[in-house]
Amino acid sequence: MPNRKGVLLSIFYSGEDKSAVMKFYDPDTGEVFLVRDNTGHKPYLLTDAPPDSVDRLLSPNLAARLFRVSKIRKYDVLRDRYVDLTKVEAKDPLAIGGSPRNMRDELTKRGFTVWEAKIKYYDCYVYDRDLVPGCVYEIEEEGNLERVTNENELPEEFRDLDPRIQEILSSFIPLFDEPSPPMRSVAVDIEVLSPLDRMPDPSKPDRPVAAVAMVDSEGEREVHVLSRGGYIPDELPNGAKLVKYENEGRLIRSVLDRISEYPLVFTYNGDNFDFPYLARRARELGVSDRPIRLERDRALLDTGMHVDLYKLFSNRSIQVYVFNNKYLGYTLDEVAEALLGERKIELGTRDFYSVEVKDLAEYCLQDAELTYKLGNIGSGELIRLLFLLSRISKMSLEEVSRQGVSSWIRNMIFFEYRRRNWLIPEQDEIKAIRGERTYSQAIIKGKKYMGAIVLEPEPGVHFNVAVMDFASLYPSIIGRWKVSFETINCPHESCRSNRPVEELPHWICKKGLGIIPYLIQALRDVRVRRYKRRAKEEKDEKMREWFDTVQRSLKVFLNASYGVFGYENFPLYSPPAAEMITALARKAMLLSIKEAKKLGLRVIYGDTDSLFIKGATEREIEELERVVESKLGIDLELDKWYRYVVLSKLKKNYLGVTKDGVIDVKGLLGKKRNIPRFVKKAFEEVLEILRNVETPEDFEEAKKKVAETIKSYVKRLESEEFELEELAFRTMLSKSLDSYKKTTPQHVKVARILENMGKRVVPGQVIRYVKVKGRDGVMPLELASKAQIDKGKYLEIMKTTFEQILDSLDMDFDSIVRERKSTSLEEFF
DNA sequence: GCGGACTGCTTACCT
DNA sequence: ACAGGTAAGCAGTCCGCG
Repeated sequence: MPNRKGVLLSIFYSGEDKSAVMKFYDPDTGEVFLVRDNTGHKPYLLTDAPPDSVDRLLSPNLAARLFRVSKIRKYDVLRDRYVDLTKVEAKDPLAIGGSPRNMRDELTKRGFTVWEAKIKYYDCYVYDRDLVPGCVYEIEEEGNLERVTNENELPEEFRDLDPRIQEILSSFIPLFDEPSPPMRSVAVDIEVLSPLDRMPDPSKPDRPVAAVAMVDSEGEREVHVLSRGGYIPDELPNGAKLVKYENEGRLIRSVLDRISEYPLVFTYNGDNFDFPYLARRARELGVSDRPIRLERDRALLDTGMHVDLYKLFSNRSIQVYVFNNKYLGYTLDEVAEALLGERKIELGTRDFYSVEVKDLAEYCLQDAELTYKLGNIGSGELIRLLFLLSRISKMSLEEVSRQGVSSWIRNMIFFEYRRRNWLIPEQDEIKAIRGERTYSQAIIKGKKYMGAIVLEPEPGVHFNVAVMDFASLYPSIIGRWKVSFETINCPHESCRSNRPVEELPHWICKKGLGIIPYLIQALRDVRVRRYKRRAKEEKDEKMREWFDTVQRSLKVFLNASYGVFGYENFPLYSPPAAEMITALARKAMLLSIKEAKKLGLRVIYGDTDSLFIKGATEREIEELERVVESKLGIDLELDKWYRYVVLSKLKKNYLGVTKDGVIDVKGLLGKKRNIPRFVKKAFEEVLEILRNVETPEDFEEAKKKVAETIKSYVKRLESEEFELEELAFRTMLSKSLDSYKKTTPQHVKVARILENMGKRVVPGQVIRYVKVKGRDGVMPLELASKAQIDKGKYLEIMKTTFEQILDSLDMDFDSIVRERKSTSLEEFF
């Protein structure tokens, strides 16, 4: 058999084989195949217990699971020296740290230090074999692997950089240049026959699976249904195929066979519902559950890759940086409405017994279709993104789609440590050796250290405003001052004087310790100098999209690179490093303000890394750029030029119109997604008027129009010319109902009413409610009528919303409304 | 018993 | 479960009030 080519999708430990197994996808044949480890790699931990004592130190059961004990030399960055340690290999991964009694705990209890024992075995395997998930490999018959890459030397443009950065870039650029392979995909959704009063429980699958819908990338749509007597057509009205079964076991088996044909399978909550239900139900009915592999909180497929979109869309980094915060809740309905503009059509009841088979099939298909569309959104952008996150983090696609950004960063760093034979430090050790105390006082109660500076805005309308900012300020600081857990409070006496922030006692290593500052700098350089450019200039559309995804995925890592140091559960947690980074940012900000003032420039606002400068010339801006660069060594650059900006007295609240008429709205109430659409629409009309203002003189006319608009909406409110839906507040329920213990916010009150009505209420769901007259003041949207609406309350809401901009325009909501009243009175008489 | 000043909780936003 | 800072609206508490 010739060598096989395959894209590495994931790695897992197989209990049957007692070894690591790699899952590959062959882009030529579309097949997924498994390759067993052929190197004899074993799970292990490192310890300072002497090699010859290990088997005596362990209980007999564990000693029997030892595979090998050997000596190993590692570089210890916390102490900046080489250390000789004992490598303890086990026959199975659970012996290391997963079993109730395990080697990690027993050695620790005997007073020894243990390293690298909390790393999952499949991650450990990836590091040691230098594998990059998401990349193409050639697999020899004997199971040897070779990465297929058009390995070029480092492009010219990076030859001027620090050699350490060049080294990192040489390994990263091939991962970014090569696009991800096309993949056939399918979306799956199931419905379970359950009565009205009970949600089906996947841990007790006692109700039959009534329908399974599948929608695939070839345009196939089919619903597999269980007959319950009565006529079932062969097709749904929309053309989807109906496959009928008399026997549920056969239905499930044939569905699982169909699923096995796809390398990529999307579900919405398939980890915790669809697949556990199918698998357990299959077993209960005495049929095989292959290819489903159930784990504690995920469901994998041996024959392909399962992406649970619920987990992916609940990921804050994905929500914020990939989808620009467009959706509020995490239910399929909410996400689909926000991203696709499509809402689910609900059945009249959740009592599926009373629903006709064909209607249930249609309902099920609808979910599968939405899931399919979400999985393939933006001509496959999500899939491209997963491949890139996987290649950057060295995490398998299945992991990357289920974990947060701190795990991605952790894995990226651990991989680099192993590659260089550096010891991965334990969190306790970092705290003990480099300190965990912080010395700055947070402004927000309960926070650990001080963050960014936000300048007091100068309220009013300002014409000709330049916005300057430090591009990726925190990553730049990490790179420029080399701040990381590795360099902060290093063991060298001679570095103690290197204290770039006088107010903090921490010092930074001068001897070039560490990897992370170089890694972050490398990712930043390559994003700015290569992929941002290519995302614009590349001729081929497909490649341009690819480079844009590269650029965006790098941004996700960069944006979180500082935050993880301040995150308690991050294994490389370092509050001193985090505090040093924000302190340097404040310093950079203050110095820039000082320099701007020296040049006679007027700073009217600024937040964290930006300065709003009024009435400057291009020459002055360039001068400021030059001065700041020379004094700080980081770049302050012109971001955009506003024709005018409306500032209120509130921080993080403003409105700006750029020279080419693009309007930016930040923080204003009218922009928040939870306010009623009615108010939002009024606000947007006002924005449209303001967008067309070019000169101070235009404002007179614009103000009149603004007043008219507001008046018309107030009138509509009073005469009840609105749909109830337009008055609904939409607030996300962020946790389960019973965990609201201290207070009962209004949306929780409404959610409890809904639950008592037998409706399903889950975290991540958006609760829609209106404000009504009477004791409780709120009511679920679907229960209220126009007569109950508290119009006074809505007028109040319009007032606070508009006053945020009216104040700065020297206008007053109350007088606009009064004006309206008097005219209507005149009309009346 | 009731309202005003206050604090704390929750959500949504900005960087 | 990346961080801290800002704002709004409401729930709950305390205090004064013959």
